[in-house]
Amino acid sequence: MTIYDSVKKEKREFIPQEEGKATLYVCGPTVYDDAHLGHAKSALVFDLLTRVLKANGLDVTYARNITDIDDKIIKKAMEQKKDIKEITDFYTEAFHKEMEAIGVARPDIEPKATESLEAMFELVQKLIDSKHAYRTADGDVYFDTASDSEYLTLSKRVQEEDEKQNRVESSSAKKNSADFAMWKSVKDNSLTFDSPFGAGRPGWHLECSAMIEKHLACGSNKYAVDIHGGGADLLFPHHENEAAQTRCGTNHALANYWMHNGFVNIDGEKMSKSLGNSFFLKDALKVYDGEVLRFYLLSTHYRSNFNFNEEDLTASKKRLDKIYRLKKRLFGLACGNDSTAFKEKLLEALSDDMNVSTALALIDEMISSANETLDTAGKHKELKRETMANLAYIEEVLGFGVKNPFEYFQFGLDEATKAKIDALIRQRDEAKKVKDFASSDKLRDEILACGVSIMDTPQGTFWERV
RNA sequence: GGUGCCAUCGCCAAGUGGUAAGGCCGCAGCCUGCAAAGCUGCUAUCCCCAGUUCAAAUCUGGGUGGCACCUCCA
Repeated sequence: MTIYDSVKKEKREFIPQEEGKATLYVCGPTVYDDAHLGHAKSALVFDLLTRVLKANGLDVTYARNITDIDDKIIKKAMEQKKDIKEITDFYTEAFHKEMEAIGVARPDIEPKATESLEAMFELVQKLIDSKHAYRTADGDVYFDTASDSEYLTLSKRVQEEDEKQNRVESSSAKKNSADFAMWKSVKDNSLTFDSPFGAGRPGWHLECSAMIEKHLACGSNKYAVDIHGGGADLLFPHHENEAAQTRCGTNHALANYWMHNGFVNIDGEKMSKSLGNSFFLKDALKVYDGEVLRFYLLSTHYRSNFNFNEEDLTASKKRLDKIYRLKKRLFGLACGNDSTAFKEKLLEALSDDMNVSTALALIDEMISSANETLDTAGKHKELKRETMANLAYIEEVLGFGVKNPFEYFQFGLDEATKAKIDALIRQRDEAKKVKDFASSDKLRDEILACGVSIMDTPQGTFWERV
């Protein structure tokens, strides 16, 4: 399998540190607001990655954190006069629910900042002891970027020469302007945690390094994890700083491979809280089946920027529909487990830095070919078995087509409407039997008005939500 | 201003040296009572200029046009 390493800026063959195993850490959400399409994209990308790694026979340990200590959470809690935990629990649960709706499996480990404070203290202490961090008179602890000769090698940034003269001397006692806080002392009455460095809150980057150390790192390895991932914006400063903390505070580097997914834009504009154009997952899920969203968000290569628009989403839905129609055609047949050339090629495409486009092309070709054979030789047993095996593999590796095909096509319709449609279809069938086509066509118009399309087949009349 | 990424059919999107995958849309046909679904066929020389090469969408240089990061952000 090859992975594009966004630090080395090249595709590299993936070789895990421990044979047969792979460790993966991804920066998860800060739980103070609803997840938007960008969060979905990132979760989806790394969900796919774990599936592909597993399909390649690797024993994967996947960790994705929940940041539940953060200024934005505190701000929201104060505004709404709620307890911090009430806020974080609410959004954590919402996040889990929405991720499930788009077929994202729960990571093996989901550490929370509030449950990882000891690990953070430990790392800070080590860095202070080794002179890579220093305490200020205010009680803050900063990472000393000048003490790390490899600082900025991750994001390949150049230290700005004129920064010092341009910057107004701030009140903080930082040695270098690039130094970042690991522990912030807090004097007011807001949320604080007791620590060996006084009451306060951890800096943003600290938790990831600490959690990785606590849950995934193995002392003798050269890297704490095989792969570290996150959104493209995290490379700097977040990942740069995480890497510095781990490098200087432990005897290993943070990650061997770095993966960063591209952004989701809306109508060509970056989606962000400050622009107020966030598209929340929960709202999208009201209108579209979660799997349609999954398919759409995954249909473009993970590193490219993704421009969300409803037209393309519709095109994705039509493509997913084809998988489900084939499933419908073969409904009820035993699920084969044959090894096929198709499965091999599919995995090969996905193992090439997750080339989903090529994988989808293979799927479309497989579907066409299966339908063609089914059209001409309906009793072809072997083909049916093989096709079932292929469809099962698509479910496993890509998470497409996992639902009951009939239910899939009923998305968003209430029971009353479904009953009405069924009744109309029965009436139409009666009219068709006596060749009263004027009536049957009129009934069809009524059915279409319910927002569905119908299709007559040898097995009866089926309908689908348009 | 600094750093980096990208530019392929109307739209989405693979392909990174050997002669342009796939999907949507459109057109024609088969099937159908008519449809729908399914199937078949048709539709691009890869932003511009120059260079390297037997050979370039793919490499190099220049240009133009997008975008991202440098501050919280997936």
